[in-house]
Amino acid sequence: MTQRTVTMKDVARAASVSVMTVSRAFKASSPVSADTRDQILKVAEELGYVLDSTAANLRSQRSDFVAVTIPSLNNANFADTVSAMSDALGKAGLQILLGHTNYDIEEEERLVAQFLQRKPAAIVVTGGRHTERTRRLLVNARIPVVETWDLPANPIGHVVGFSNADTMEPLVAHLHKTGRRRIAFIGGDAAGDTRGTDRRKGFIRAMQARGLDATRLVRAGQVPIAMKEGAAAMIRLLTELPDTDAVICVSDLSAFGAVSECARRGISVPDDIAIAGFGAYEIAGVSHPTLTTINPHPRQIGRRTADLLLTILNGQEQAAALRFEIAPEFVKGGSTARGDDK
Amino acid sequence: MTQRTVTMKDVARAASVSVMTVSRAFKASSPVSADTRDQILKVAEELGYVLDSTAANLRSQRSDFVAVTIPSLNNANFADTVSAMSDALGKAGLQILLGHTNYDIEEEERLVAQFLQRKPAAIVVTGGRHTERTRRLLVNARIPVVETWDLPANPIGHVVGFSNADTMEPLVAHLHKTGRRRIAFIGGDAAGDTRGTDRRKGFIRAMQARGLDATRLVRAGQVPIAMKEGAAAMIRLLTELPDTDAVICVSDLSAFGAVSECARRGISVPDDIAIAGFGAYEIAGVSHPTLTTINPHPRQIGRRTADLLLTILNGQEQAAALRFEIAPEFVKGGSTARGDDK
DNA sequence: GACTTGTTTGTTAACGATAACATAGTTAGG
DNA sequence: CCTAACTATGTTATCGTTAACAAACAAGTC
Repeated sequence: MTQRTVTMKDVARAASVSVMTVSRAFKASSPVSADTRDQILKVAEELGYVLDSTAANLRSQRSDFVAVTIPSLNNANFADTVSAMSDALGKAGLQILLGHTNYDIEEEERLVAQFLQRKPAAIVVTGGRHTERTRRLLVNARIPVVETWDLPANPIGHVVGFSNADTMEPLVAHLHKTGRRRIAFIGGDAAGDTRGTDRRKGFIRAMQARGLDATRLVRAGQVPIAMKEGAAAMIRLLTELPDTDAVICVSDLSAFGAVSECARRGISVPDDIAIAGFGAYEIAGVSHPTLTTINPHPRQIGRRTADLLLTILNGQEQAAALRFEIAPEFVKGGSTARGDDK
Repeated sequence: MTQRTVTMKDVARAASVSVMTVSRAFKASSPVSADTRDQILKVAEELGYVLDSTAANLRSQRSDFVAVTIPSLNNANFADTVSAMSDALGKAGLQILLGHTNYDIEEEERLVAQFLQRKPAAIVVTGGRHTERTRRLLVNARIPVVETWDLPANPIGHVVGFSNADTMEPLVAHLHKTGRRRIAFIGGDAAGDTRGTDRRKGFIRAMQARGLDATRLVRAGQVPIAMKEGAAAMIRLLTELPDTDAVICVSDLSAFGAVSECARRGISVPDDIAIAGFGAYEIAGVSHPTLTTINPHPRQIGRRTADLLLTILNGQEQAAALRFEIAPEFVKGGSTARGDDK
């Protein structure tokens, strides 16, 4: 028994047609008579034939995948974006080539370089900060490029995102309106996490705009800042700045860690201290109290990106760079409530 | 300005060498003089040349990616497995082609069929339940196949996993030893979640082995069973079987939902009721109380799978089907503590 | 110096599919 | 009935790279 792979040639011979007819039989829109097609597909199935898309892509000079890089696989928000993108692109027969950068733009560069060798139909990256070489590679590739989860000042191509800094405004406004004045921020200092850093900047801006002290900034360590880091940061905050009456955390995960720590110490949230997060993670709605947070609508980002790409890839002309702003949503939870508003 | 893509031919001409020499210059282990290689790489960089791995793969009849299917992207455990696998395979120059099945074996079949068209070097699937066609496709592909997160009775190829049913034994033993007798199980009824179903079966077995009533089974609805479903199931349990003194949940997420619900109702965990989960998710260590759970070591599964594949792919002969059992670890948390053991 | 061995480069063909063009047969219109 | 228009299939060339073989040259051995 030979191990040689079955090719179209084998199918063609077995079905007594030309290779080209076999090729057509596998492509839905091609002109082949129904009888011939049925016969070919039957023979192919019997022989265990599997189309080689490598060869198909090479010859047709087009590929059916879209490269996507995200900072981390282990983040429900990015996973949601990819998942939504995958669902929409999958329906159009496109496959996602996914890679994670660990929040490292050097790693991103390596990934992008590797992905471009596959000649993807388009490429989607997270954020607007990249190495010079990454930018050059992306521009030279002459394929649609989308930056997501951010609104870069100097975009490479298309953009589907939101301003991370601006999302802090409604949070600070809400806390201010409910009488909080000594508001701290946890996180946003991790190397590589530009979106977290942007949120911290947005916090400072929103505080200063109200004449409030914006120096209660607590470091939360290395990315990814998770629940435990939030708890640890909360301990430091309670020790160093015990009169703090509200905290905004860089994400719901650290916010939940902070809430847990308070529970452990008998500090009441929100009576003694208000805590808000970011991301509208699952935990935000189940935590006790529920978390005040911002929902950046990750699935919508993925969906919009996919739609954008499908439009461009199906269209003839290379459209001008498009920019879609996704509106993040303020979500009021119990963790910042006041009085009978709880 | 022409849009034509730059090929090796262009680089060869510009560097005054043959195409083959350019090809060699890009492959680290090939015999090219240092001078020539430097010159070629410099010219290539100037021209913005990007190697076309589609053509390379076609000609060399080998590819550098590994196809992987998981039930859901949005599950930290599977994400960990993929992440660990990706890290290990990436170092060897292999890329992961990732797809999610939404816990649907028909969807898995579609994905596998699509993936095989790319001629991956190997394929990794989650679990041991597949459609007949999926099995046939995988066998015919004549590439290494690994089933993970399970110990299938009738494996297709290699296996890196553990017995989901057996993980319930230490949990039940622990609860029994600490005096719990009326133990319930939440979840494990979702269509497609074979691992959850196996855990429920394991629970029943472990209960019956001790002569305990194994009929306190609470449905938790559709997959993925998340925190909210756990809370909802807990409400039903407290209503229908109020004398229950312990609950094992199909995962930590539902367990946390159950714990939250108890907190909301002023029911003390673990004093009034003990709650255990599965998965050693991040929440298990931060929840208050911390959750008693089982750590299936997802990263280890990924790591072991990657090592296995690298050994096989580098080795000459097609090794016999290998089977690696990963030992899940019992993790004692506060949610099942008794007395001063807390 | 002839011979072996190793290093570096080149030539040719092929991987498996599809684009582009060509051709036989079929239907429709006047 | 003849031509135009369409349908179904075939032929040829090619996508960009690397395997396999070949050859030129340098270095070491006796």
